[in-house]
Amino acid sequence: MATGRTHRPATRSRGIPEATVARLPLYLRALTALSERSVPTVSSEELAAAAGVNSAKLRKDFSYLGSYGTRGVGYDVEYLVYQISRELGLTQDWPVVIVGIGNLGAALANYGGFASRGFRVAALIDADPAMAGKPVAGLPVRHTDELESIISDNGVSIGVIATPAGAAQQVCDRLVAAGITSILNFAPTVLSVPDGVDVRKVDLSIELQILAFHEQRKAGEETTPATTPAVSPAIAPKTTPAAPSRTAAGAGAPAGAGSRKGPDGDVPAVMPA
Amino acid sequence: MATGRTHRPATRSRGIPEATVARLPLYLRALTALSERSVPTVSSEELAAAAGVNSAKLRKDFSYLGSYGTRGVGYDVEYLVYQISRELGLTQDWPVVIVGIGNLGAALANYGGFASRGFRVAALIDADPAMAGKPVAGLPVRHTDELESIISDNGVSIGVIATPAGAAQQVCDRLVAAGITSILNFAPTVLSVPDGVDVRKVDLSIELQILAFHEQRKAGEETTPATTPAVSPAIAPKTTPAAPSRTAAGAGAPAGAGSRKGPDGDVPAVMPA
DNA sequence: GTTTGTGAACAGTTTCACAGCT
DNA sequence: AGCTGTGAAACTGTTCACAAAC
Repeated sequence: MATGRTHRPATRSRGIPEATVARLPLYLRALTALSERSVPTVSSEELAAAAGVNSAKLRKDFSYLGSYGTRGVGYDVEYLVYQISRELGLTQDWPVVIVGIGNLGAALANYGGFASRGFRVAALIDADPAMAGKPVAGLPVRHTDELESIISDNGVSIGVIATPAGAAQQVCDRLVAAGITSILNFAPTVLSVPDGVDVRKVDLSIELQILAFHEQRKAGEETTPATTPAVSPAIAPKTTPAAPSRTAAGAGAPAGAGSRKGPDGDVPAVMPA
Repeated sequence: MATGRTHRPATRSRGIPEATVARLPLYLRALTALSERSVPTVSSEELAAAAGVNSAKLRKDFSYLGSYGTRGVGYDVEYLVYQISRELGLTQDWPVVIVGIGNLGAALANYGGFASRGFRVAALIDADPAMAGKPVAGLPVRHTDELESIISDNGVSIGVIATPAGAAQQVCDRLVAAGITSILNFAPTVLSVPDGVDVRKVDLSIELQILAFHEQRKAGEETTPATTPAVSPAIAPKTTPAAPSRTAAGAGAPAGAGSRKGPDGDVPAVMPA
């Protein structure tokens, strides 16, 4: 790993917080909708409601971009749309390649939101020779062999990975070697990339698991505040796994050390018993 | 409306930070892979590398769950898999409905990661009568009319919205009315839901826009630190900022008066340097 | 020796509340 | 009057570094 600049490039000057950057697209979408309805101006309150955030946060976010509002009036919609678009780099066109044209890749290729704002699908790439040439979303699928040439010929810097997990890192390496510096990863894997390459991931099962966590908690608290009667004991851990001798020790030592053990003594198996 | 209690319901029990919850699925995935290779124990260092985080963070995350490691040794893989699964609520089965069986919905239905861990697709629902009965991923598509009965009959509490943006809020309202309390939204819209309902969103174009932002910045800094016009580092809104009098949308936008960036009128066109 | 678990320092983010402009 | 822009406070999340446990 290049030890050089570890963290953010020291672009002190226009340091827009990451959290703010992540919300700009949201504001932009809300503003675009207003623009289409020919609404001339919005207050932070209205726009915040449309974007689903609170107005103080929105104002602070905008304050990082500059002073684009008018006190007593609000923000000029068209002007803000332009400023945010520019800030996000959407005033230029970004060619994008999608690698892995299975169900998901095809769905992404057909997704309208792609072309609409600043992005253009430059090519669809798949490793299956049988797919080569087949049209998907109006574009012929290209074979992986052409990956490098497609990227350099079109000056592509953003790649979308929609391959199975097993192929993702390999594809990623090739994309990076070919010059890609931003990757959107739909495969359920952790990608490792060199410094200077950005990766964002979209992961269905992670999202579901987060929802399940909160869902479980809801179910647990609405009835009994006590320990959840919990589920099928069928899944309990097998016979004392290779658990390092966690045996006797515990039971006898009452909170003496002050370190908290697991959850309020519910632990199945492996527990001192 | 319904502005009752805004903030979190006082989560009486143990408060696992949201950021930690979001990483648990990542750890779980890495641990599952180790488990399949019959690795008995891992150190925080190794596991952190596999999950793509730093080891201090991982240890702190685990410390919220309890003291499940052994100093000098590491963590027992099987045991941790079980503990995290339980914490996430994956020791029970969550039936899920997918609404909107277009390209994306079908891709999600076919996604293997769904069934694998704690989730089961209970039904696929679409508003198009022509779709009704057609099998997708081995399940017959049901018509929207049946939405309420499907949910209550199967005790579904998690719903996935993969409809066009225009239909999303309406579908959301019906899901919530039918008893759904967790929603994963793939439609590019802000959903409003009553208190107590969790929404997570997955949005392709937002992710791409965030990548574009960083990409643009990279392009700007790699050669000259001042590629961009006369970018004033800090906010220097000397001249009148966004002009209020901007009645006519479109061409007649003289105002602007570069508060900081320069030329431009405004207009949603592609015209940067 | 190794590695966990955690207080304490630090960094980033959100919210508050109000001064200042229109 | 209304609304933005922003310091300061409050909160959340991350990293450090080391004592305690094996």
